[in-house]
Amino acid sequence: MDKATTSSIDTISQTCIAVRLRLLNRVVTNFYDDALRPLGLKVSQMNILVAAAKMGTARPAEVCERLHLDVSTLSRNVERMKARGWLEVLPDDDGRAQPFRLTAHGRKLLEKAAPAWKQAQQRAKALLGDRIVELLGEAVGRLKTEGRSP
Amino acid sequence: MDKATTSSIDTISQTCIAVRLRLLNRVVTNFYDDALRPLGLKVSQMNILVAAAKMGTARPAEVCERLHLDVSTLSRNVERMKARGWLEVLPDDDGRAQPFRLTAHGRKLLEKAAPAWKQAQQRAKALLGDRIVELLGEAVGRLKTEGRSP
DNA sequence: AGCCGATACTTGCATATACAATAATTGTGA
DNA sequence: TCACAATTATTGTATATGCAAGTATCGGCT
Repeated sequence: MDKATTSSIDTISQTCIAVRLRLLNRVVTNFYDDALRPLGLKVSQMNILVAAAKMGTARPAEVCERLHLDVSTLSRNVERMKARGWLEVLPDDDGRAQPFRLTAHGRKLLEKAAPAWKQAQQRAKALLGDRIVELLGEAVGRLKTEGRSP
Repeated sequence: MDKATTSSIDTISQTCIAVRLRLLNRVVTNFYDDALRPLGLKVSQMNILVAAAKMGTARPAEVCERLHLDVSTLSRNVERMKARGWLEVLPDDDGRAQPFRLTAHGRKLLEKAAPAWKQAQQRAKALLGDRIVELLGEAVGRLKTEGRSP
């Protein structure tokens, strides 16, 4: 048997960060989606609603920078949530811009979602542990100023 | 202003594990996908190829249990990779089963992918830090025996 | 004014992902 | 053996996600 070849696959299998992170992402995303399902809300959408709530007037490019989301991804997410009446587009002097904000309906939804969120958050914390949550926060913080030098 | 309402949104915004985990998952997935792009391979696919390589004969349900993937997701991923000649389905006595394995072509691809993987892995490690990678591994380990008590 | 590069989104396309429903097969108990 | 539950995978539908290409607008420069 080819020892070198086998070991490169073994190495990936045993140490790949993407495998671990993506696996846990699937599991944890399901925690939140399960909890939020009765509200007709997905965690991906809740994330955007929360960002909009915090920003007041949200500009797509700015939201994407915060969440490290592709603008095209956000564009379609916003589209769906506009259709549901959770977000509304605001007028703007700049004809290119499509700033949006949470509607009253959207805010109500977020408030109603808080208990479900809490439940999922507890499950996630129990699985991951407090320390890892802290460290994830630090990594996100590290990201904010990275790769934006040109 | 309604203090209690605002603070529930603030709490989510500042502490939500899903936000952090999903954000980092997007960023890290892009590290790997960028590195693997010249090979026409995505990290999601590489994960499955590696699992298949390790298992020899891979049964879909078993792969899904390992990776915490929905069977329908795997089904279509395998379909694409069969079409590319990276995987092949094996005959089986049980008419329901569709066990598959890596083809020689698939194995070659994995070997060629190793340097790209290593590069992405280093970027990921630099962003996340060694400790977090360890802890992610522990969380995955914890998962294996969880939530399977019928 | 008029051209042109930069900016801000949107659209086309492919893949990833999951839930619900379906299909095919197996095993089991009467 | 036959009916029925259980197992294993696929198909229908919806959302998420990103890259490339397209559209519209803005701002400067001549």
